[in-house]
This record gives sequence, C-alpha cells and structure tokens, in this order.
Amino acid sequence: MLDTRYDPRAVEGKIYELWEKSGYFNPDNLPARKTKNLKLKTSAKGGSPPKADAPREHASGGKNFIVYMPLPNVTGSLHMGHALDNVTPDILIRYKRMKGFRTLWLPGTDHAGIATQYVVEKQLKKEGTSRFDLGREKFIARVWEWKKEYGGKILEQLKKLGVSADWSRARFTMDPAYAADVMKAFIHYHKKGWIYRGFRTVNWCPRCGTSLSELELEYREEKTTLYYMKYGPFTLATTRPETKFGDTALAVNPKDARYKRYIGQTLEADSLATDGSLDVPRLKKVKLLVIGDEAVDMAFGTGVVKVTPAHDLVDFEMGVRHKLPTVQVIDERGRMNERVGKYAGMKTSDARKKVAEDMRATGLMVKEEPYDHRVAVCYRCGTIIEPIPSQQWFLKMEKLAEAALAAVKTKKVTITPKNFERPYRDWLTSIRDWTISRQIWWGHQLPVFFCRKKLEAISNNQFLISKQKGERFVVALERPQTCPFCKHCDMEQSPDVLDTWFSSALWPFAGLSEEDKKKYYPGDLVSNAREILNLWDARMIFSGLEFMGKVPFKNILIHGTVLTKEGKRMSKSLGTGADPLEYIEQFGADATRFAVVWQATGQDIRWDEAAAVAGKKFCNKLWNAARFVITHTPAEVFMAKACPRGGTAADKAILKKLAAVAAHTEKHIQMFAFSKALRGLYDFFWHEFCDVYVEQSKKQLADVKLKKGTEAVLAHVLISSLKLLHPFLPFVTEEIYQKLPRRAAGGLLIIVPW
RNA sequence: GCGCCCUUAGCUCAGUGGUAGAGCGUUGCAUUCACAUUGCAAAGGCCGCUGGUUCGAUCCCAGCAGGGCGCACCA
Repeated sequence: MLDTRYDPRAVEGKIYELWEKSGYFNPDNLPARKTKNLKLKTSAKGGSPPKADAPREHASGGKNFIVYMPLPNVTGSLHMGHALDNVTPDILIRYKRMKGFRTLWLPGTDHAGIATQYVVEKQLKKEGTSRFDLGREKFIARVWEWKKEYGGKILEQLKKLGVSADWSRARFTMDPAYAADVMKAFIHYHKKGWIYRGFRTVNWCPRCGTSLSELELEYREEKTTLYYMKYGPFTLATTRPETKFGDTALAVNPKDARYKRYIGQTLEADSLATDGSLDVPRLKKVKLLVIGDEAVDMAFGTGVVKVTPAHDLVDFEMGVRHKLPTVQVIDERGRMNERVGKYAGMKTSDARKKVAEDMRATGLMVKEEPYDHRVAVCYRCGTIIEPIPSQQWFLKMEKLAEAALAAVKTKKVTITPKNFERPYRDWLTSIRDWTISRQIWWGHQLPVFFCRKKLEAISNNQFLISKQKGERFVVALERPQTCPFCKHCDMEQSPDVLDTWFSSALWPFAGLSEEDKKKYYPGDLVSNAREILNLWDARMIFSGLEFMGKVPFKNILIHGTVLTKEGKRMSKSLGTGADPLEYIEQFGADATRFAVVWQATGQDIRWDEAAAVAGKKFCNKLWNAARFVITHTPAEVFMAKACPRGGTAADKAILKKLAAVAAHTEKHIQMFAFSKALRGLYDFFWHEFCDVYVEQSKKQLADVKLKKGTEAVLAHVLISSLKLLHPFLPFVTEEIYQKLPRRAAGGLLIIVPW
C-alpha cells in the first residue's frame, strides 16, 4: 500500500492544496459548522466518534491567536532569514489551531520603497532609459507592473515551506485601504502637532537621490588619509578638507586646558581662495568663531575640529547648539556647488585631492597620515553617503518613544530572549526625531499640498538656513479644490514619499476592514531578526498604542541569524547562501523545517546541511513506522475511544513515555523553545517508540492474548505522535493521517485537537 | 567607548553542582521479518586558559585569551 520511502515531492503540493481548500487558514472558517460536518462523518456508520479525535467547539468560543508575519519585501526571494521568521510562528499557529484557538497568521508584502525602486531602475537602465525619461507617473505605473508580475513570488515560496497563513487576508502596504490608513496616520500626527518640517543635515545618497535613515546605512572600511591642516593658531585633523569652505566654526572641548582660552573668540585664519584659476592656489582670510562643545574628543588628532554643519551630522547638532550658520558646499549629486567658485562641479573625492594639493602648495598642510576610516554607504547601492542639508519632514518622537518604552517596562510586551530589552531601551531613550520623508517616487506620497505661489519663493534651498522662507501648505487626505491661500492655484502635492517603515509600522492594523480591526486586533506575536527590533517592532508598538490604544502584540521573538558553516554572514553574491527552496527540493519542506528548528537553539545558526539530512531521515522513519502500524492494525482499532489502558509492561511504559513527551512538547512550545520540543519528540518517536516498542510489539502481535491490546497501543501512539509532530512536520504527518482508516482520520489533521 | 553572546567528540551543536550527550561523519557487523534514508556495536572529549567558592565544577564567581554580534562614535 504505502511506498517504502517517503517522497515529499509527491505529497507536499497535494497536501497544501487540501489545506487551502479547507479554508481553515482563515479563522472565520473555524467555527462549529465544520465541527458538525466532522461529527456527521465520524458517526455515519454508527458508534460514537473517537473521543481523542473529536473536534471540539472551535472558534465559536475560542480565543484568538494572531501572528503578524514579518513583511517580506516585494523584491524578496525566500532565504534562510525568511525561513527563520516564519517556521517558528507557523509552529505556534498550528499548535494553537489544533488547541482550538481562532488562529490568524496575517501575511503580506512590503512595497519597500528604495529597494523596489532600485530594482525597477536597474531594469530601465538595461533598456537604455531611466525613471527621469519616463517621468513620475509612468515610472510608478511601471513599478506597479513589476509588482503585479513578481510581487507575489515570495508568498508563493512561503507556501512551499508550509506556512499556514490566511492568504485571503494578504495585504500589500500600497493597497488602497492600507494607503488610506497611512495617510490618516500622517494627518493624525500632524493634527497633534508632532510633524514638522525643517532643514537638517541628513544622510544623503547621491545616487538614489534620497535621504536615508541611520538604520539604512551600512559601513565600509576604507583606507584614507587624515590631513592635518593649519587654521589660524590651530592645527587640526580632518578626513574631509574639501568641506572646509562650509566651515562655520572651530570647536574644542570646553575642558581642554590647551584651548580653553580661545572659546568665544572669533579668529582670523588663512584659507584657500575660491576665485581665480585652478592652477594658481591662493589664500584668503576667513573669520571663524571658536566654540566649546562636549562632543569634541580631546584625544583625537589635535583636539580641535572644524565645524561644518552642512556636511556632518555631529557638526550640524553642534551648529544648532551654538546657533551657527549652515553653509552648503556640496549638492544633491555629490558635487561641489557654485559657492566654491573654481572648485564647483567637482566630485567630492576629486575636490578632496585638489584641495589637499592646494593646501600643500600654500603651506596650509602640516602633515598627512594614512587612516583607516569607516565610511557610511547606502544600504541599497553602496554609494558613499554625503551628509547634506535638505528640507525634510520629521515626526516628534518624545511621546511615542515614552509609550513604547513603557509597554515593555510594564511587560505588556515581552521580548524573548530577554537581553534584547536593553538595546530596545537604549534606542528609545536616546532617540532623535524620525525623518519620515524620502525623496524617491515609489511609496506613499505625502498628503501635503503647497500653494504654488509660495513654493517658488523658497525653491532655492542651497544656502543659509536663515534665508529659508516660510511657506503655506495644507495637510489633507485629498487635494483641495481651491487653494486656501492664493485662491487660484491648483496646489502642488509634495513630491516626497514616506519612509517605508512609516507604513510598515502600521502593519498590525492598517488596511484591515473595520470589522477585522475589531475582531483581530491586538494580536499575540511577531518573530523576526534582531536588526528589526528597533527598525520595526518598536515602531509597531508605538503606532499600535497611538492609533488602536493597545499594544499590537504580547510577544516579540528574536531569532538568531543564519550564518554559513564557517560562521560568516550568508551572501547571495558570494554564493554562500543556503537557499531554502533548494533544501525543500532536495530534502522536502518538512526536513527543511526540521533543520531550521533543530538548529534554532537561540544562538546564531551556523547552517549545517546535516540537520536537513537528519530531518529527511526522520520523515522517512515516521513514514515507515506508520506503514508498520497501518498494515498490522485493523481499521476498527483506529476508531478506538480514548487511550488504551493496562496491558503489558511494554504497553504501560510506552504510554507513560508518550504522556511525558506530550507534556514536554507543550511546555517547550509555550516557552518558545521549539528546538527542545522537537528534539524531545525525535528521541521519543525514534528511540522509544520505534526502537523499543515497535520491536516488542512484533512479539506481542504473535500472541493471541496480547494482539488486541498491542494494536490499540500502536494505533494510539501513532495518532498521538502525528498530532504532536504536526506543527513541526505538517506535510508528512497530514499525509499519513490521510492514509489512516477513514473514520479515525475524519477530516484534516490541522484541526484535530491534541 | 557601551552592551550582549559564544568557546564541549572530526564538523554543527545540546546539556547538568557529582568526573559528559545528540545529529552528521568515521570503523566493524547484520539484509526475506515497517524502514539500508535501517538495526546493533565501536572508536573519538585535560567540556578555551588561569585562579577562586565548594566535600566536589564543564556547569557558580573573577581574570585572561580567542571568536561573533548589536548600539554609539569615527572630525
């Protein structure tokens, strides 16, 4: 009857289809009527339904159990990180579903502003065109096309892993309903006075043409030069001499005995002239204020720094503290601007060389030494970040951060493992206002409409911050019919879009129908990698509190990172990534899940293929043990009520061990110690049930007196094991369950109670 | 700089205050009896180093060394 080998490829697609058709992934389909159907089936031939398998009153009275899927990017393709994100919550969901909870595993995809725009731009480049050729509207249409074609891929891949999410509720962060909630959130914050607009030096990617948050930066080691230059009475060290034209002060530490006496003085210093010929460097006098600021490290260089508020984030903050002017000398393309005369138009890297050369020639350069520098680069394209001042929208974080802090402090939200509470706290306590605007096209365009008249007046934002003119704008869900300011312009919508995280922060509720918002908020759990803790989890917490009045989930599960066997970060480009789809193909989805859970003991995982081998063998063991039990046990035994009692010493021993492993499994699932739970089940099934009891049963089955009792125990332990293992190995357990004599099987294993 | 984590069998990792376990690999034996993706057996470990607490430490404490990570900074 059953093949001697378990073949996942022949089973998984079919089983998944069975589940999807059942509708049980949708909590709305888990109520009593399904229960009735099952009862009809099991009682059709008379006799009472097997107690252990009788579905209990499901969702009707059941409690909710809701997991929010960590949003994969639409550009994403399944990798081990997703496997980690999704396997353990799926275990919980399946466990809770079987326990009678109304389970909702809420899936979706993130529009991933920069990432997606980047992918489509690359496509356009291949075609010899660009987004600028297309224009905004056509470009966005193009991205939507791309999304239609590829955006669902990642979700399909998750299905291959056996993820039992409610696909009927799958959302995309740019869906109209979702977008509407994003707009409402912006307007809500605006009404509270928490949104403001301001000039600020931000991390700017000259290639992507957008500002980036600190969390979107990556760092690269570079061998550069530390230049020691003369500035009036001082010598100071800098890696960026080309920004000297934007210097508006010199700073020393107020405790520094060497320089204390200069603080507050305005000094005259020689600097490079920016007029005349590039070939003939000349000097000119500049005046600079000396300030005292704690941010200056006395031990670095000479203890004096030049302050360039326009092109350095720390300097910008010093500038704010000391009311320094901001002089921009680098533009959005990463080139020197017209303020620097003869250096204008040069790329910063070229300007650096040229300025250094001119300083040598004019005697301003004291010395140069090699320097290992970590430069910030764009996480998308690797381009070196240029801090430049630009006009951005900010969200005040004070109150929101307070609320998010309190949520964890009062244990409304628990972070597992506990030691991640500290980075969470640290981030929130030292938080800066959130730069929520991005200068890209793909995303939620700000619901801000400017009067065109006023806009012109401030169109030049190249110069001093003090010259910025106020402007008039309306924040509204829809474009106003008439401009409330000039009464005749059609108003221009801000070209900026919101930071992608602004919209994903609303994930637990945005885009849900009003009914669902009532029914399925708040939820229970998110599970993700540690780097997402502040980027996403913290923001979901304060957004949930702000808009729904309750924390969105009780638990944050932080899982380890999957590394290569050598302990290196996996990288697709280096070909060192383990691809879950390949594992599914080679070993099966269950074996892949097994490998993930087996190894996910809390630490980072050095991925070892051996675990997938073990998983595959275990599935096969399960399969063959089931074969043995089915062929040696008459159909009616599977319908036996409840747990067999009494019997031989071996019977009693295995039943006792079954009870113990069931308790062990349940305890560890509840503690989120999935690996322990699985290992316990593995040992029990293989080494207790197969190695000991099944062998013993062969003798007992030959004994007429013991035959019946032995059959009952075999059937009972098998069915129980299938249930216990189902959350971990859903496909093979369901397939075996379907092969059991019909009346015992009833419907689907996924809703059979433990 | 602040903080977190790791160091146990060839490899990847569990684990406990009383002188160690799994998976994979290796070696030997066993194939009509559910499964060779199997069974049985075996080899293989100063449980990173030093000191302390203890009757006793792989486990607790301190220090050191090596490795990894997060945050901040990087003029």
